[in-house]
Amino acid sequence: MADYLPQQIEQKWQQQWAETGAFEVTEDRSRPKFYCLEMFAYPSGHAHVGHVRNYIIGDIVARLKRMQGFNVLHPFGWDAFGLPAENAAIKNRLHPEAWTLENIAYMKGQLQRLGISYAWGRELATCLPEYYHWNQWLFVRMYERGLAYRRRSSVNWCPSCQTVLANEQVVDGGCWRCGTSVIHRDLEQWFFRITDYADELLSAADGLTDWPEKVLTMQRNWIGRSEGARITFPLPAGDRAGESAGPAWAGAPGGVEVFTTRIDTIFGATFVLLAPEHALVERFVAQASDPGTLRAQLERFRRQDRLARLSGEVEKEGFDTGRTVINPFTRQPVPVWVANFVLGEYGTGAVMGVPAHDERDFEFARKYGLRVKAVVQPADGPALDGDAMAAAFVEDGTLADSGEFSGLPSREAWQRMTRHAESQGLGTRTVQFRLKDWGISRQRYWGTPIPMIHCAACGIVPVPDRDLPVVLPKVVEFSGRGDSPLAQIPEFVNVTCPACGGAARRETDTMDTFVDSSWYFYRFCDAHNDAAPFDPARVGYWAPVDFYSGGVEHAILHLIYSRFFARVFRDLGMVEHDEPFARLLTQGMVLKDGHVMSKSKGNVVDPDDMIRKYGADALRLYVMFVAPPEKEVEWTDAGLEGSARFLSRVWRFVEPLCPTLRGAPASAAGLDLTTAERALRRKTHQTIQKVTGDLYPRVHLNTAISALMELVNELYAFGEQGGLLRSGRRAGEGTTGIEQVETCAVLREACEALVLMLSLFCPHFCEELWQALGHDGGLAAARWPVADEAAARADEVEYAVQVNGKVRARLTVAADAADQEIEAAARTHPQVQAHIAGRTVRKVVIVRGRLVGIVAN
RNA sequence: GCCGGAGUGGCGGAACUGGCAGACGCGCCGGACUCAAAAUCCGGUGGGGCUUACACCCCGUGUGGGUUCGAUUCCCACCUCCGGCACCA
Repeated sequence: MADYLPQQIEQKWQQQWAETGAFEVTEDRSRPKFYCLEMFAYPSGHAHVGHVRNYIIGDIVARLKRMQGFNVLHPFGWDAFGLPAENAAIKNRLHPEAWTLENIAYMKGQLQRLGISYAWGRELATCLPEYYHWNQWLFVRMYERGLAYRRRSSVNWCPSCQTVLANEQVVDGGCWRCGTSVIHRDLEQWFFRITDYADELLSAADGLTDWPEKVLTMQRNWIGRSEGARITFPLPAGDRAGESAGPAWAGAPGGVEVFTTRIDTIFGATFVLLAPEHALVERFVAQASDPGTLRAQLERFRRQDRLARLSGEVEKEGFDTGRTVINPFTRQPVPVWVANFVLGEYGTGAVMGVPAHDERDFEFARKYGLRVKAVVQPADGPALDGDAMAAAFVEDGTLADSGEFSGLPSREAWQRMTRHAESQGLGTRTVQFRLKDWGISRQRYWGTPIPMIHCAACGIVPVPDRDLPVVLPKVVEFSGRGDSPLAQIPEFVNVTCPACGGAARRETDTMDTFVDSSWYFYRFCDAHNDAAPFDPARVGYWAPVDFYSGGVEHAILHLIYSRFFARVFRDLGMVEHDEPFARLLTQGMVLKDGHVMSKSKGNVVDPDDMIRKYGADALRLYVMFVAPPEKEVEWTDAGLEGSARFLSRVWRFVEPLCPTLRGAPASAAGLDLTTAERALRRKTHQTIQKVTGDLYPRVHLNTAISALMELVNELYAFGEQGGLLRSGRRAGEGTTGIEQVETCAVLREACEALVLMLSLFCPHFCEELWQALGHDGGLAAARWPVADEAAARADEVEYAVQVNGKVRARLTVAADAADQEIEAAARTHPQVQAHIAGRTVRKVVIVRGRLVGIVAN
């Protein structure tokens, strides 16, 4: 018997797969397609077992579908732009590209050593011009359609380093490098108009039936749809301050426009609150009787806002602008305050204060002694009196003190008052989203250059398609200073305007890396196209992705942006579907000592160490066996040893038998079998049924493995009984001591089914055994085993007999026994007799193949 | 606070549509093989009671109720943990 030497076997087969291009695919329309994808990787250095778990999950599905006759696209690539490369460059004086490409090379080796069946011919890296060319192309298309636009927006700025900081570089409100307090600066930046698709992204989420509920919920919350109305509170006659207040979004001239979802409470609106960023605030403060004090407060709020997010709750504070506006329903003047808790970027940046029916407004009113007026009365209990209330009443009720609407239930009042506002020109019904447009400008080097040119004469001009890609210059100084590294390269910045030919400046910001990852799954369908992002026909063949797996940390951004891009491509006429990912699986993390693996914690398990010690097959098997894919798992070396032990156990049984089994009939169907042989054959076919059912679409990989373990246990029991093992253990001579052709046939069926099914998890190990079993074409040519229904059917079945819900006996009857026979057998069983003696049997329930329930009293 | 998910042996987990709770593995205990150890193979392993024994009985899936012949599974209330969002008007 040959020893099981994983390292040799694995290297041999990996080499063979690479040489034959075993997992490359074409758009073969004669077969059904299956697109299996794992989220591509950020090339950060080395992958740990937590990362590779995801690739193994995908690999199991890809290998299964291949064996089931699907044409499977299973590609891999690199999300290669991003900040860490730049940080590493600053630290190590190594160019981001060199750092990135080195990491890619290493991690690709890791994946190959794990035997993941990727179509490497379609590999892509987003940092290469062949890829980001099409980011730029798409950006221009979006600009043409008004889906990309420019506006002022604030960025984090470190005054000491003189540089823009990404959100993740801001630690506790300070710069990650020097700790200096971060301030905010307004810059002109590019945005994608994802809000145009907010409604569709939300409603289509209902159709994503094969996505985890958790992810859908997170997306729904993120989009955050609220129905309400925008209502204008006009300035009193004679107060002209608002008229010159600027942007249209601030509302009709001469008023403050608020957004509310509770128009039914508007008679209780006793003040109006403006966000510190609101356009009217500057004007009101400037015109105040005491502008100095107010300005000081305002500045404090604006600074506070930054830190508020990090340091939790900030006390509600505000100040009176001294101005009033008119409540359009009561026609009474109400004071206008500035409040630190009102968000400038949501709604209109202004809200009506209804202290009696909103907790925040209540707290604010009590603090500053503002009037509390109850206008919704609860269905039961004493009537509310604004002055006496101890807390806001936020539920629905009946309107009171609300003019013609008094007496109406909240819901109805809401409808009537909204209609009233519209017909009287007081405001409009609106749907408000929490989702904001996607700001994609980054003042960074290592990203896709935004293909725009600023011309003094023509304004903003896109780079013409023929001049794309705008290549990222290689030479750049990494001082970590300045607002945008590309701005420091004159050869890059200074261009001629494509429209007028005059001198112009190139845009020096780069794109958010989430742009790269929002469409890479289409590029895999046509990875080397140099005339277009992809050929719609090819994407039409492969897309949508049938099975997509990755970390739940991408539940929101990546997975919403991708859904958005799918719709952009759809509206460009390039794809035909709405949703890019039909099925999503979010894999759980691998913990070590109760923590997420990280270099800084020093608890990283390196897959290469495990491969050296136990082999990639044992590692793959263990990681899939330890828990269902969605669950978090705790890494244990002992568990991995158990998997390695199982493989040895399989090897010791199957390998010595191979020479004998090669000559046996491929199927035992129709042969005259002993009881033991029939039992083994039954187990074989039951296992095929069980494993096939567990694998897809359920993806219960751990239970599929346990079924295979059961089959192996059964094989050992069979071998023990037939004296097979004793001779098998001495099988160096090549004989196994079995002559019966029936025995050989049954064993061959069992071993082959086992090897085929196990090959998803342990491909190298199984290739070796498959070859030893006499198959030349490799597993690539093998088909997934099909269960023989008749062979899997038991001829005897054990029934549990319950009397009044408690199991009192077990009985074995022929599988085809009639209900009456089973009932009779159950009733006459001595144990059952003992429990029904002296009672009357009221009812007998028979669950075929499982149980007899007797009700007696 | 809101939303989502989950609570099952010493541990990871299984039980698919309401039908024998604890499959499979880890760990532990015992046996075989061995001079011995490792490896391997076989057996045992939720708690309690009772018995010479075969057996049998009771309890048991976070807690308390409910529906049902029968509940880990469905319903109501609650507790705990994990994850997400968090002044979104």
